[in-house]
Amino acid sequence: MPPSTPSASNSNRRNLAEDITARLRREIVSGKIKPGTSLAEPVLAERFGASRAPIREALIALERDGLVEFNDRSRTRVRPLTTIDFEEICSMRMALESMAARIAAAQWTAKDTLAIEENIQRQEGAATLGELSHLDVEMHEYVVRLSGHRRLAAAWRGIRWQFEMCLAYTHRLQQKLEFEPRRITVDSHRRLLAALNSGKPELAAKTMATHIEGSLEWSLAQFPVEQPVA
Amino acid sequence: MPPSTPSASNSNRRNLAEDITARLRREIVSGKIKPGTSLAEPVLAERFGASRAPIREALIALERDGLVEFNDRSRTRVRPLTTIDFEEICSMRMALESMAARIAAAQWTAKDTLAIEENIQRQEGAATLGELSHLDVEMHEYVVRLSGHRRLAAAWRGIRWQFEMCLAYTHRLQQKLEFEPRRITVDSHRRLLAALNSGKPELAAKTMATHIEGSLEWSLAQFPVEQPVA
DNA sequence: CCGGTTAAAAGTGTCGACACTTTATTTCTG
DNA sequence: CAGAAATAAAGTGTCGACACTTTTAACCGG
Repeated sequence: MPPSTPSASNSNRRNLAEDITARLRREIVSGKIKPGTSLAEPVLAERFGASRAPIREALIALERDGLVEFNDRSRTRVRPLTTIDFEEICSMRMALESMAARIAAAQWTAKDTLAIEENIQRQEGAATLGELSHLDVEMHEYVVRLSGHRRLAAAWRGIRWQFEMCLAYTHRLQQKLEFEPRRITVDSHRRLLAALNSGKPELAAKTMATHIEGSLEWSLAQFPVEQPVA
Repeated sequence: MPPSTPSASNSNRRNLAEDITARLRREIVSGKIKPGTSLAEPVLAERFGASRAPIREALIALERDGLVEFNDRSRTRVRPLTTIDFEEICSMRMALESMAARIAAAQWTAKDTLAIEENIQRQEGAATLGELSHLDVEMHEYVVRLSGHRRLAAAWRGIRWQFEMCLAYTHRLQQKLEFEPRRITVDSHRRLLAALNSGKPELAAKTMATHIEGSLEWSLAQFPVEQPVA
């Protein structure tokens, strides 16, 4: 019973496991699969028309992303994120990305300024909050990558999707892209770019930390008190 | 053909994969399996008297620990660590652990002082460099754990074994426990404890960073220029 | 109608098998 | 004897099966 793939497109990567990982990740991050939902291997196997082996690998990968968790008896469920989790994620971002900014600023070139400038311009034209956030994350990823610090990048990847999951959640609460958020985001990014391009690593680090803290304040305000979703 | 287990003790965890992970990890960290060594699933499977399934999981776990790496064709080999890797590891430790120290200091109690005090005393009685390092790592882990920051702890775990691998490597170069290293380590740890207990989070963070930087300088000196081992 | 007992269902851990790909070896051929 | 082609060996990706454990559901006596 080969690929029945009841869902989306079937990208022909030569790795079923990675493919499934990506698909499940999308659904979890977007909230299509709700936090707390249990993910049983045989069920997923049938759903994806695959055997349990690649499913198992996908679940392990998702656990690594912090999107699912295993209980004592190895049962898997989508990890519910609380306000505390959100704060943890943001504080990690501050630590990791300000470090990345410090390193990146020390080797910043005109090419990098161009790339970020272009990203910011697209931010100004973003139609939805989701689009804006996507560009936001993309820009931060750029800095992390530029740092060339593999372990830093690895740690960052370890929280990246959790962060996007939080974003998607807040977006569901406030769907429409108001004037305010975009203005604030874009301004903050311009300041950040200036700092990265200033040739002053410490300033870049500091500015990055402030930038992230700012977005935290804003998002945290519309976060529920405890479990976002059961 | 059940457990022939040609190696060490057979701890009866209820999870073969974890068991194999732990055993392989020990051998890699200690240098018994040299960097660059290729790790083929069927070979390991036979060696551990297991099927490929748990072996595969173990390799994935070790990749997560940064101890092995997969190439484009999914072949696995023990990750060779260079001086650059060592620097990356140390800079990550500085970032993560100074953050952990800041958080831990804010909630430090007499109980914690006691625990660390006891650890330091054991350091003074350490007979070998390996023993001293083990206590060292244990102490740092304590701080990370006390921080209660799960993502910070996760990131720390992501470099922990790589660090121990570096340590084991330098120890092979300088086997005997000189007077100097111990005195320096212990003194530095006492200063660190004082900072953690000072009620000043910023001081604790700073002291932690300095402490780690100090040990880096010392270790780096006896690191080879490039690939520690092929 | 409830708590407890038993039976069915669902789930995980591990195994061995097979197809296909990559790597190593052997065998030709000029 | 070198180099290319053919062949063998080794390795990974995925599958389906089975044993054992945990959950869930059914059943029963009070």
